[in-house]
Amino acid sequence: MSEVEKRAANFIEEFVEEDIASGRYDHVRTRFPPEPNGFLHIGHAKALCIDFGIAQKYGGKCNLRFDDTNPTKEDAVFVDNIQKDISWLGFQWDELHFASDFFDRLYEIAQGLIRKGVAYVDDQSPEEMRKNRGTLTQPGVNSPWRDRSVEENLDLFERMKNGEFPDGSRVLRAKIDMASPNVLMRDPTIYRILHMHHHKTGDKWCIYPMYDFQHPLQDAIEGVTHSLCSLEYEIHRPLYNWVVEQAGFTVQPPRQIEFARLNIERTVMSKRHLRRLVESGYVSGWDDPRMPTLAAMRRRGYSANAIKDFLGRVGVAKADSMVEGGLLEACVREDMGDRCPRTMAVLNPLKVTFENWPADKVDELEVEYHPDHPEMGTRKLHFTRTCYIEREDFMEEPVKKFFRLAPGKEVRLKGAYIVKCESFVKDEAGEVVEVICSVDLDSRSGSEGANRKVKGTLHWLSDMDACPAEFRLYEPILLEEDAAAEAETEETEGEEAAPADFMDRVNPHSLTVQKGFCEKVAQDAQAGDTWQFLRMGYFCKDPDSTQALSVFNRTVPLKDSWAKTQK
RNA sequence: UGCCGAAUUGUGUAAUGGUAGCACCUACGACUCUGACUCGUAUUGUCUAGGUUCGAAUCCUAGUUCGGCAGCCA
Repeated sequence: MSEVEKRAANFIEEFVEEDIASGRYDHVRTRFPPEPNGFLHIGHAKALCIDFGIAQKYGGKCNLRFDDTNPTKEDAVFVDNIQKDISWLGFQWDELHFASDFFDRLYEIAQGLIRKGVAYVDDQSPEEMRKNRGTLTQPGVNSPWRDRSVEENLDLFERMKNGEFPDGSRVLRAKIDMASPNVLMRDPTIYRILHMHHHKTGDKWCIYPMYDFQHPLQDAIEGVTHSLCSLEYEIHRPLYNWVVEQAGFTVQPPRQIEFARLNIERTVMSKRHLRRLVESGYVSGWDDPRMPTLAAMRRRGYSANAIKDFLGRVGVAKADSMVEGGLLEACVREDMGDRCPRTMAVLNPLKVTFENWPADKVDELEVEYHPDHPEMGTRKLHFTRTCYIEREDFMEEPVKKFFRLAPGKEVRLKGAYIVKCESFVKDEAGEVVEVICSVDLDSRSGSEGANRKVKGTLHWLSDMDACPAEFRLYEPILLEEDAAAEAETEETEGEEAAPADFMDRVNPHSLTVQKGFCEKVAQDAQAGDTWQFLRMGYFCKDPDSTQALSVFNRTVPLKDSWAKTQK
């Protein structure tokens, strides 16, 4: 490892290096602790990169642990999908754990806390507990059940476990300080009653530990040295440390370090909201290519490398941030540009007829797959009297600097001939339905006469090579903030701004479907295969494809400096 | 009104008392059988006000702004 690579790349690595240098730990172990209640998204991928990255950089281990302590929201299908997504990203966990495998141990630790006099069973209703917790500025008051005897607490806790009490009737609480300025320390609940089937433990348990109790203990049990999590857990750290200390572990306790979670412009990143998009039918599922889930990005054509590259460029810090969507696109383009073969597809076809080309004449052309990678080879395309070009590549009255097809203007058809627009045909509605061109027969690509330059080169597909295809083009799920705010201001003005519903910001045009043509080679390809469709962007074949109709997701468009000047 | 955090070009992130750098974005130019790629050039930044110092993004003081916290969710 070079000096540069060895240097701490962010504040977490600095902490880890300090901890090793000071002798606090002689090894590194991290963990990735998802709750199996949804699909992993790119925000999780950031955590994954950090957790696994730290372990790898410092020669440590990283565990995968499912924090499955709330059976009301969890399901085994998520367990499987999460493992699949982590593997797809290229990470291999050291140990696999489920919090639920340690329920017995946690129960014993809870009993130990009761014996120490630092936990008690509270009979208050949820409403009473909330009332007595105080507010952010006022201290809470002690529960009337706070000073029960150890024996009574032990007995009640056991009876909670045995199912003698209904949901919500009692909880086990840590006895800390109801006047603490940190409300999380005001006797937090550590066990609640939940008569509910669990995806792993079945009906064995009807009490389940809370995150603040389970998580630190599980970290300690696994021998985690650095418990890395997002910023919202910062305020939990005193409680985290309290729990580990009270449990009396003899090993060096884990150290929790918090970092800012990932935010991307115009992207929904909370599991709750993603779930709503799925359930409302706005998207077709968790893997709808518009979603920021790893399953969706994979389907859309993003590679694991592109995602990891993006996350590396975003970096790790403690400041809240909002990353531009353009950075992700740039990473995806860079990744696909080198690796994806070029073929042609016409998304919005306009018919072209070559007036000086006989109807029965076919010219077989050999066209490269990648201008920078001749080793990718070539394929055969056919030039015939009729072909299709992109509708937007023709203008009846061309604007300035329009280097494409217009009456009297010439363009090269990629890998074929230079053609000149002689005339065009309109239908009754006044729409151009056909362009008539002449072919410069001396300009065949690769021939001696092909040296003549024209300003524009277009992609095209002859009627002989055109296979029917559907193209799905995507935009961000959310509207730009300004556009959404405009609609909102009138109602909320002067009043306490009601919490804006993100559904008011969803983009009604996040999906555009176009019917056009692709090459045979794309039609014959497998779902998941990727190309650049020349000048139109990078695409990935979708599993919705059938024999009759190929379906392609546009992974990302090409940069388009021409379109930019036209705005 | 309490507590815990955070502020560096448009965005993200470096610089650990000593030349404010990198990437994306943007603009312009070169090249081009992809208006892509590639290459070149350029603009823009240390939240504010004081202080310490030969020297401050960095240390100190006081502010400002933003984020998080009152689940029997994680």
